[in-house]
Amino acid sequence: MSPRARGSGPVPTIRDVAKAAGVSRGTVSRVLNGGHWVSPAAAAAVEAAMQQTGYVASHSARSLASGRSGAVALVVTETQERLFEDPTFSWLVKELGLRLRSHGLTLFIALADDTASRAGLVRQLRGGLLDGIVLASTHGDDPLFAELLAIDAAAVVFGHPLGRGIELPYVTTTNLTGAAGITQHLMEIGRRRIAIITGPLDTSGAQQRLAGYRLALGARVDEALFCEAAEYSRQAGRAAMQELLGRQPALDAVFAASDLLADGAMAALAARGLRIPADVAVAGFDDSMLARTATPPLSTVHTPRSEVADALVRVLVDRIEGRRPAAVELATRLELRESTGVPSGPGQGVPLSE
Amino acid sequence: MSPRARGSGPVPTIRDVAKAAGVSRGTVSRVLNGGHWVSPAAAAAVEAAMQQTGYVASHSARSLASGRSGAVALVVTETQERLFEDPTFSWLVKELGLRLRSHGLTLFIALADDTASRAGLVRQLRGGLLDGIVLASTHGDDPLFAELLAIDAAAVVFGHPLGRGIELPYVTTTNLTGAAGITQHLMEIGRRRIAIITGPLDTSGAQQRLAGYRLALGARVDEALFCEAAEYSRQAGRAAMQELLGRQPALDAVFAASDLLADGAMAALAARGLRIPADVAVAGFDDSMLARTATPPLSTVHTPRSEVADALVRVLVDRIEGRRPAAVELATRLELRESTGVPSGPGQGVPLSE
DNA sequence: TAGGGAACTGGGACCGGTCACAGTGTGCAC
DNA sequence: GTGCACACTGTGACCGGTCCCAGTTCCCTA
Repeated sequence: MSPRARGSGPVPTIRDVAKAAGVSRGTVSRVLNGGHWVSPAAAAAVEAAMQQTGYVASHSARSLASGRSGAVALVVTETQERLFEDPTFSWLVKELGLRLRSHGLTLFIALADDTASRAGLVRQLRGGLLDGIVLASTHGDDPLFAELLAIDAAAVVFGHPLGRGIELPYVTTTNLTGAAGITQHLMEIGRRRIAIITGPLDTSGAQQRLAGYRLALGARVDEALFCEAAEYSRQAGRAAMQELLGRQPALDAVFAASDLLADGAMAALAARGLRIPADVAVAGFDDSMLARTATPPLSTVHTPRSEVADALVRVLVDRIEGRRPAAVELATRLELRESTGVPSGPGQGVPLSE
Repeated sequence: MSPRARGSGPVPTIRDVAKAAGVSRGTVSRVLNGGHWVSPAAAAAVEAAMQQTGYVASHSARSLASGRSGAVALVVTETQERLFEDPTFSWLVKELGLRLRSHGLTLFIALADDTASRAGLVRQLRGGLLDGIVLASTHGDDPLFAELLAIDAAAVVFGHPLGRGIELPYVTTTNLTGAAGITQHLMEIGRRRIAIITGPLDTSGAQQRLAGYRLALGARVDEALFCEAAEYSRQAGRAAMQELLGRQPALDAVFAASDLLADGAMAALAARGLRIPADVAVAGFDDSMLARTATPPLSTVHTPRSEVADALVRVLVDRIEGRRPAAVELATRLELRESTGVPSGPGQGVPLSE
């Protein structure tokens, strides 16, 4: 039995609406798709008939005829644990969902953390269940990249992809500049032993943030002050901070490659009885909600969320409609707060240009 | 241009495969759907032809003809912040995804935190984009319940629904018994001033856990030891604990209605310099990952995740196939750890029956 | 050897839309 | 008064599958 056929009798089709309105299927279809070249009288009759019959267009029929499904997925190529801890996904889902809806697209979230689900994703793209996908949090040269390229799928990558992924359009932020800027800031407030907690170095975001840190420090880089977190999680940040404190108890600042890592680091510092920022200044990256609610509020690199979402949607829609948009890089800026000794205010932050 | 038509030329259809294999469309369709009543020779020819042409069935065509889409959504009727902090969703996504795939169903996650997205959901169900939905974290008498009932949608609720939702099939756990059990345990280890941090009381889970606590304490309930958290979040747990400590500094135990709330409560206790469990014993609910990694490990009420996922999928599939399954209630059990003074071990916990 | 059922195959109808095209009617310019 | 552009409408083909039914083959049994 068809799910559509359950419940209150047979489901009305476009023919029923046409009959009730006294027009043809074509006219109903035109009303459905914007109402161009339809007389006001006919449009009104159709609207009334749709109301009266409780008509809802069949998704599959429309999709079959038009070649569009109207559904896109935010694909997380990562275990669900990561998904559910990282605040990045939180705003991404919200902002993308909102914008896509205004394009008549529905956003779903799909996990692709194993081979079976990746294969399923490719099948859904090829089979037309999904019109396109946004890839978030890719690692290294993900084999999914090659598959997506092979079928010329409408895909956009959030963040600078590595390996073959670079051939897909992507939207990223000035990670290197931002990291250099905040490291510079730590130097300017007089810190001398500035440690770094990087994200997993098989992501280009983590690589670039590390490069920015190195760039700012120049010859003053000390390998004892470097620690790679296993993943972007609070837990990993705490562990990394403990590791760093064990190696160099006299460090006076730490730059964590994400606010979540910084939050974990702050927990480790607090557990040792170290004061922030008096003993150790802490800086993060992303300017997520977390940075504002942390105690003390976290100095961080602001990423332009709204612009990122705009760009992702624009690029994705371009791809779905057959165009070939270029990759986008958006500027970050410093957002200084109390964790580096700057009193929190409603300030606009310091813009960073390339 | 159809998304399916982009890239490597025209997309092969079932007719192309049939021609290449030298059989009819019907035979190819039969192979596609399990291969019953197909000769081994024909099946092999079709398989080869599919391989050779790179055939992938059109989702919409199949869906239109069969009346099934093969897609279901986990619907979160809540803001995305909640989704991304609560570990409950984490395992739910994982376990449901796995089980649904073996039924040939794809799981997506959909947020329904505003009117527009709820309306969209109903349209997707009626339009056949989705075959069914799992509702998680519903509050009060959600208006979505009535809409789903009106269209007789294949929906299953995770947790005991309130209001009209009760007419939908649901899968829940013995919240009341579990809460009573863990409160009883706190009494048995000699605690006299046992506080509670409840979840938002417009959810039946929170109501039942509070009722269990009241049941166990009987006449000894002290309203000064009661505090409702605004939401199931670490932050809210911390705030509630601070509130409780302000009202009754001499409290010697706290039962939080979820592990996440308990985690926040532990942070607040630690910030006050109170020892766990020496000064204050802490108990949670859910037995999420968090309970194991907390310091100290958290005594909690174990919910049978695997059985819950099994039941949700069974009920949902029943509904999709037109049956009318009954609601399910699964038993919880105590999982005692160091936060109530019990040394952590690999023990099986204490089963709780109704 | 005829009859009958099981295993397998092909083809037409159908799912419910969209789209291109062929009208129809009206008003305005020449 | 004819021509023509413009606004609108109806119709049939088509999207790519599934499903049902009729037909064929083959084997087994009476």
